[in-house]
Amino acid sequence: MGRNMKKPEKQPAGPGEIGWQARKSAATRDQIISAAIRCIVESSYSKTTMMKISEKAGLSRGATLHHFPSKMDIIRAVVAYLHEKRIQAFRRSIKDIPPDADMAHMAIQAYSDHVNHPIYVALFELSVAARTDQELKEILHPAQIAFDREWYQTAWDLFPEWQADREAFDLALNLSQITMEGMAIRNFTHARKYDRERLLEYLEEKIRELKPAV
Amino acid sequence: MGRNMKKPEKQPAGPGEIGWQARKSAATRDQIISAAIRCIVESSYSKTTMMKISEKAGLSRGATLHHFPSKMDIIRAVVAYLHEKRIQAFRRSIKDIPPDADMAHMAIQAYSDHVNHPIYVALFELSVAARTDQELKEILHPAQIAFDREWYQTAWDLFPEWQADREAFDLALNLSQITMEGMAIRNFTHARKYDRERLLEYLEEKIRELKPAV
DNA sequence: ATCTTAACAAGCACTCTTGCTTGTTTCAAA
DNA sequence: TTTGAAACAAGCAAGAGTGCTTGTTAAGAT
Repeated sequence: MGRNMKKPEKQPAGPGEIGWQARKSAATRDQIISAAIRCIVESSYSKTTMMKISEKAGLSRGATLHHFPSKMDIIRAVVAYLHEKRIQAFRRSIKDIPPDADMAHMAIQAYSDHVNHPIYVALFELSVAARTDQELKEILHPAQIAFDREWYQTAWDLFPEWQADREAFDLALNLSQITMEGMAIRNFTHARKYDRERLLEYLEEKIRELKPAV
Repeated sequence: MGRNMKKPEKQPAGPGEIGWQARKSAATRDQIISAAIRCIVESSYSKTTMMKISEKAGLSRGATLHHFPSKMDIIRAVVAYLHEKRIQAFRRSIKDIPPDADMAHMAIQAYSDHVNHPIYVALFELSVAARTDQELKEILHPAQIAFDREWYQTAWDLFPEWQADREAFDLALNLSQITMEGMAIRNFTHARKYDRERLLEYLEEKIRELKPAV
């Protein structure tokens, strides 16, 4: 996950240099990452500056720069953090589905919750910025690929009754993802209101229709 | 549309001050607007600077500043221009539909073309930036509302056979819009590929199913 | 022919952002 | 207790962006 050096979290460490005020350091790093995400959500990626991040984290710019030598290093950590949280949240919401539940409903509910969470807003901001920012794209791409793969594989494993028809499965998955992403994006970019519940309801119905007969 | 003063385009004008090198002026303004749009599409809204716009338009920064006192004035003109073009393109694509055509197919094709056009990319960039930019939001909002209204009304008039069931009409419209916007946005932000044709095909089928029986 | 006005060019001042460097405090290890 | 490394603070230089001001050219009006 995020911080990739230090942080042994056990005994005060041996002779070398591990395990000191690393606890505080790790906490500070988390504060910075969290502040950066809040900045991105509130002010957009491009308007996120080291000063604003530092302010939100309650630090000086110098301190922030001490932990992350450059702005891109913060972004790198942010992407890693968001990716981790995203996967966690996804797995949790999947695990919470009772075995006798309405699968289509639960899955859609889970993804719908997901795309309306700040984590998704931040990732969306980054995705859009990455369209014209090669460096950011190279940071973000792997995480996106990994999440998509995870999503696909987990859904495949979770809904064995769909395994009879991979085409239908792919279609249902794509339809759900794209519709819900489209809805989410409307929420925070567009003006026009629409009947969200009605659309979700309809989507559920269609997913059930696509489901292979057992 | 865009330029709202000058441009009589007829006789050299009377005594006052109208109708001079206004032709050249209007042309230059268009160049600037066009350059700004290219900038937004290629470099994103936030990285669009007056210098880059001027370079692309083949002018000095001073010249650009002469025509548009501030950057926001350019953006205002850009929004007006894009809105106009969008409406035009929309009306044209609607008008080109032969009366005996497969309506669902044509309408979806039209919107699909639309959301993959650079005009839409630019508007999307602006929409995303407007999420955290109050001033831009106030410029963009009216145009978005107007386009949505136009879209809704035109579709309503164009497909009288749907008028029997407004709920189905709304649902079909929302479903189409959101799905295709979601697809378009995937195209220029996301990594993962999906079967676009298959999804469009499916969407068409569903629209036909929603259509009230005549 | 002259005068006026707009089109365009170029330079300046101000601000913001980044990343580097220097200085101070804190805390664990010796 | 001393020492050294890390946490943090603060200042500085360089670059970029905006908008204003001054200066030059060209073309229409008189």
